[in-house]
Amino acid sequence: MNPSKVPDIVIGRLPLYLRALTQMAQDGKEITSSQELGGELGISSAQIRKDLSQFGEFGKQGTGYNIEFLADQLKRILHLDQIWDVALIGAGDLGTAIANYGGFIDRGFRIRSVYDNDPSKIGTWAGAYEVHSVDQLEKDLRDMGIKIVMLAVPASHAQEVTERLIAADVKAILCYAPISLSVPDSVKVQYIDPVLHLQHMTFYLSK
Amino acid sequence: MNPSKVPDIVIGRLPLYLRALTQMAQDGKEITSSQELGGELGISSAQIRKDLSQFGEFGKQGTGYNIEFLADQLKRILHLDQIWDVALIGAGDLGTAIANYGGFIDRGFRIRSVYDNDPSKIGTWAGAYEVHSVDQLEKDLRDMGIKIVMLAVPASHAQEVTERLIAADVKAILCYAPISLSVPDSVKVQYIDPVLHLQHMTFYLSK
DNA sequence: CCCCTTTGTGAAAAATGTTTGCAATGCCCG
DNA sequence: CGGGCATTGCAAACATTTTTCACAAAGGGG
Repeated sequence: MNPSKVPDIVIGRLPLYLRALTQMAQDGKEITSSQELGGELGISSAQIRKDLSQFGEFGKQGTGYNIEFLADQLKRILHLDQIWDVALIGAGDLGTAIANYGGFIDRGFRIRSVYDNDPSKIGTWAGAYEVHSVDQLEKDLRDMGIKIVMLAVPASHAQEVTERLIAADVKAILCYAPISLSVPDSVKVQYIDPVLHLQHMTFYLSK
Repeated sequence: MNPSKVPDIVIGRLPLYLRALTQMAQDGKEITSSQELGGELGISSAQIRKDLSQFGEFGKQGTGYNIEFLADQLKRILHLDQIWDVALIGAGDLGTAIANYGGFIDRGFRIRSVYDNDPSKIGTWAGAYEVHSVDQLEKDLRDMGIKIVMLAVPASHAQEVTERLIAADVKAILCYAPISLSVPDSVKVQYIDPVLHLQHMTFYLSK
């Protein structure tokens, strides 16, 4: 199926399905159904079937889906049949927490290198990673062929770093700073801003 | 305007507008237009006007929007015309990073109390907060009237803690664990899972 | 072979987003 | 003071996306 024809929102649900399937596999299950999977995630079974049908036929009528097989297919679709090297920019509290997070490698990502612009941090360690200067950032990233970056720098520096990332041919940025980055269409950006989520929920609260 | 009539997706954009407006205000600007705001965020001016029109009339024809006024109105709509007390459950690497994050208070949230179930952590400090035992969690949260919790515990414990939060009358949970929580409709949940975002982007990458 | 389950899918329905047009309004400048 | 210009708020029409529905086809168990 032509990737450009599949709605982005569908793509966004695939990792969710993969996460649930992985959990099921760890629990020792071998087979599931769209209904069970949907129940787990709060999504209708029809929508799951529809989403999957965009990419092929993965189930057996009357039986359901083989969990391992479907997970493998989703990994292939999402290009997770490989480990992606990722760079982390920013070794403050947040960057250090990210560096210490052990949940990346099992799900397809490996932190390859950590950077900061604070001279006093260069050479220190953020978890298992030595902190490097950003002086050679573009060259470093190019040499390592890194296409994905986690950006954990203050909002005031995020756009300027982003421009260097674009120059380094980075194609995907996960931005933790609470701002909107300006990038060309060829670069994908996703944002993580916990406050946005909190503010979304307070709308429904009263006090 | 009846809250139940406004699409949730619209509500989700309001914090984004508020964030951009706050940034503009900090830059010393006083006036903006739907066009400028949309350019900043990658959203059409018509959509911004339409979203805002769900709640009232906030702009001046020919002029645009007074940034401070519109920001105040958005805060009111989102119930951010007050500071919300929040509890943080989990004082591991992630919890500690959250505790050290200074970006909450300016945007309407104050961490009131931090909890962990590890006896060796009780009494230690996570940033400026003393770590408390979860023994009295329900009573503590009720006594403090806490309705919002940030959940930074391992996935394996998240559901069981969630059930205690529900019992404590918590109404909003920001879950950092990579699982889907099961909660009644009266409880709002939002998720933060960085890997989900990374996996979403790898779909568009090739290697 | 019959019954039960579940998939895959076309069609319908609902939700969301975009475009267009325009009256009303307010500012700026001559 | 008045005309020109910009922008909002709004409605209507339209387009697109997303979700839901319904059911034929297929698999498996007894």
